[in-house]
Amino acid sequence: MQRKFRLTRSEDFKRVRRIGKSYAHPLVVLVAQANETSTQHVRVGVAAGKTSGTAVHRNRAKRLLREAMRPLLISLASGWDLILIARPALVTATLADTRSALINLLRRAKILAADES
RNA sequence: CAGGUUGGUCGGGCAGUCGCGGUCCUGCGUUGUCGGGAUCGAGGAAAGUCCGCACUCCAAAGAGCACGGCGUCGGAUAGCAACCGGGGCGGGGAACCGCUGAAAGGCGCGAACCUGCCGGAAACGGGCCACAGAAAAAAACAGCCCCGCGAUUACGCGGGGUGAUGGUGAAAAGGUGGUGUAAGAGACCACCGGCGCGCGCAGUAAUGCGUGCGGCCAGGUAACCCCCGCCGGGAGCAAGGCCAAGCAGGGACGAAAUUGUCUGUGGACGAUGGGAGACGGCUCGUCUUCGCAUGUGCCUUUCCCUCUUGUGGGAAAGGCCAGUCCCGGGUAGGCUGCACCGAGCGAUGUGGCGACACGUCGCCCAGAGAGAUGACUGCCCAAUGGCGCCUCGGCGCCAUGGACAGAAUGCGGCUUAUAGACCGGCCUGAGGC
RNA sequence: GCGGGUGUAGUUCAGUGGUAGAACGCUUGCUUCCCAAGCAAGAUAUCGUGGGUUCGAGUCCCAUCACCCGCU
Repeated sequence: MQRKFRLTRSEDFKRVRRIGKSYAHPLVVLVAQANETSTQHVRVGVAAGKTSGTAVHRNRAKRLLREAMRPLLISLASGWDLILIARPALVTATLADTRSALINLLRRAKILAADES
């Protein structure tokens, strides 16, 4: 995932966590906030807390989320800031599991159109 | 060959597709969070942070006191108490062997090797040693012996000697045998053990071996205090430096209001209601916060409309939110420190038992800041499970599927976690030549 | 990256090197028609783990593990 699609600044994280809406799944939690003013494309942040395990497991969870999100970026509605938070079960999940979980969440948030794959 | 023990090396490989980060080069009517190319991209522990350094700031980084640490010998190092090699005193340690036993087993001896400690200190500075015991450090309960008195004796009373015997205890003033004596005792003698002072030999030294002399005075504890010597100033890259903007704060000048009291206004506080948020699965509830400032704002006055005298709405005018200048943080942000010509890395040679040192050749070798090194596919190599074959420890087929773990200023040591693979060293026992 | 602290009964905590304690909780009994309260009795500990010093260690020394708090 290229860096221009990434949510990096600490204040952005704070803003999205404060006023964004959250959607839960056993593997991932999605927090979304419409932010059409700053940039036109979607920005995604990824987080994994200490409940996910040691540094190896946290890094793996974040890599999985980024890799699963990468091909979905083109089909997303623009102007959204998203945060993906890993849950402990994600450590044992595969890439396909993670991707279907993300599609489910994004449809519920009405960021991904239902008819697209 | 079997068993024990110990050290080192590696810790998946190859190919393809997609993707991520750094550096260098490069392209542009588009100068970008742009495109293209080349190249590099986790570990033996990157981990724990138990030690030691470099580096940076604190005024000077020096001295003294306090406090803390260390303390056998030699070596290594930029440095370290912690690394290497030895020494001493303990602890553990298989087989064989010995004793015991019907056997199982138990006890002893005990290799390689592993492991704790080490100044004064031979506890002649202080403290402590529960319970038991007479007594826990120069002690005397029972007992033994002598003397005197009473008594036929048994024994009792008083004075003295003694530390062999008894019981207690973790520990009772070297051990065994003899001489000696009223009874006894290192009081004396022989041997053994320990200690001190010499001498000879070996060793750089600690120390070891041998030998001579001395006097038996010497309970345990210093991983209790103490004394002596040596070392240590404190904080840490989230250290620290620079930059732009703004704010908190500070200072100076100016304007307005004369000052006090009351009233009013402004302002402050509280209560109620409302909005937002947190806790929560939800409701109740509890808690926190909010009076919003060029505006659809707030206040005053006047006028108009509505209406329940309240009130609500609208318009106009005036006022308020806001005097000027200078200094100026911390945090957040950006750049740097910071990706390094270095206690550097790789190969190799020499010296050393080793820690390590000295050469030669080659190389420049990860560097983020929500934090790059990943995903998928195929084949192979180990591993595990199942089935089959046979020459019995190998082969074939199928399935599963990869230990611990992720750099964050850098380096040295230690510790902890770790599927498995490979290569050695030493010791003991058995067999063969 | 640092600094500090804790680990003892089910829970919260005491504990001079010398028999491991308190409160609450738990169990049983008494009391009551029943419950609560009350009264009486009782049980419950690998002192985080592993070594060492000592006659003797929860306490002293060393190593190690887990957890908590704080700084910026």
